[in-house]
Amino acid sequence: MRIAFMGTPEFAVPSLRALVEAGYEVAGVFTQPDRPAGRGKKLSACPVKQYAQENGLKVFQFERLRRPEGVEALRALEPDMVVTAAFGQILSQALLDIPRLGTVNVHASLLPGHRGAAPVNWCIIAGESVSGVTTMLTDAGLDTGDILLKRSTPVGEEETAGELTGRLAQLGAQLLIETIRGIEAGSITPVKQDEARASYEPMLKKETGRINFELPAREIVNLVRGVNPWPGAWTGFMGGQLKIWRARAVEAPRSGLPGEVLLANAKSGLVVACGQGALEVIEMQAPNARRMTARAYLAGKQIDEGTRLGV
RNA sequence: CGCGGGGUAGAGCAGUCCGGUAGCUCGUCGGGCUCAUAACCCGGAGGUCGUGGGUUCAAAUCCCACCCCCGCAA
Repeated sequence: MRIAFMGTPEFAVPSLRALVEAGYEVAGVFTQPDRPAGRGKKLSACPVKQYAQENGLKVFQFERLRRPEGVEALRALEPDMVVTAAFGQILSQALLDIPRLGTVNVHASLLPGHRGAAPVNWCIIAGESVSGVTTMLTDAGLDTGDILLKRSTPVGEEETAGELTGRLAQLGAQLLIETIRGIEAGSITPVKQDEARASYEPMLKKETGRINFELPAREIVNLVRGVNPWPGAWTGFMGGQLKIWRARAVEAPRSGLPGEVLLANAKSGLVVACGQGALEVIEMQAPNARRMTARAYLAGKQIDEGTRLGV
């Protein structure tokens, strides 16, 4: 079984590793091109590329794989199957036609819910208590292919998107191997997705993390969890962004306008009024600073009670 | 050469411009007070001021070099 693997971020690494360790022949690994990143904007390799290089796998990086050069490169590998996991590019029909056994995608949600590039984040933002992974036969649509296998997992009350993504990456890798074995054995019947129950959400933007204090505290907590570690939940503060990394919903000690600081001292912490209830900020990050607990911040700097955040 | 902030007690900060006794809040330890509390009062411990060099009677502070951390942007 010759497999061509396509993936880019951390989420895809366990799946690639599972293929290698299960003894499948990984003929080539496709990732997004290196991008300038970090301070000093050095070019840096994505996690999948790093893993591939450490394991002596052939790496391909096309700006647009669906262009003729990319299609030719894939065809030349003569893969029996293509496996994708958070690759970041949409595959054209020409690409999908190449592998004899089709293209299998590992998606971090229970399809048909949460199609799109950021399924884990939106699942948590929505406050759902169950998540999971799905393997599907990729078609020309966006996460619309027939479902092969699914596996669910409960979402922790305080679990962040980053944490859940890590768990789903492992779960996805297991499910991928099961799926391939099932395909080889002919024991899996692809099932069409129920379009009536499908949902799609966009990629996250910096702006997605902006906190609207008119919402109930509970929903804001879900946002804080759902955009951690990227882009992070934030609100306007002192001409910059106050990032909120960890928070919990509490009863408001008194009434106040949405975004109003109700309590702010090293003893009682930082509590902000919301549309419903109040938000206790546990861990935060002031403009230009490192992240720290709200109490630690307040031990050194003052925030006046009554200050309005996010205006 | 992408832009910028920072390294001072266990934590978070002030002090640096203008050199002269090491300071604040929190924590911690001991004592006191209270029916009680994240309360309050009193007292104590705890610091090679990132590293190396230079200037000076004297450097956290001025000069030079280096190390490390972080924000923006991607």
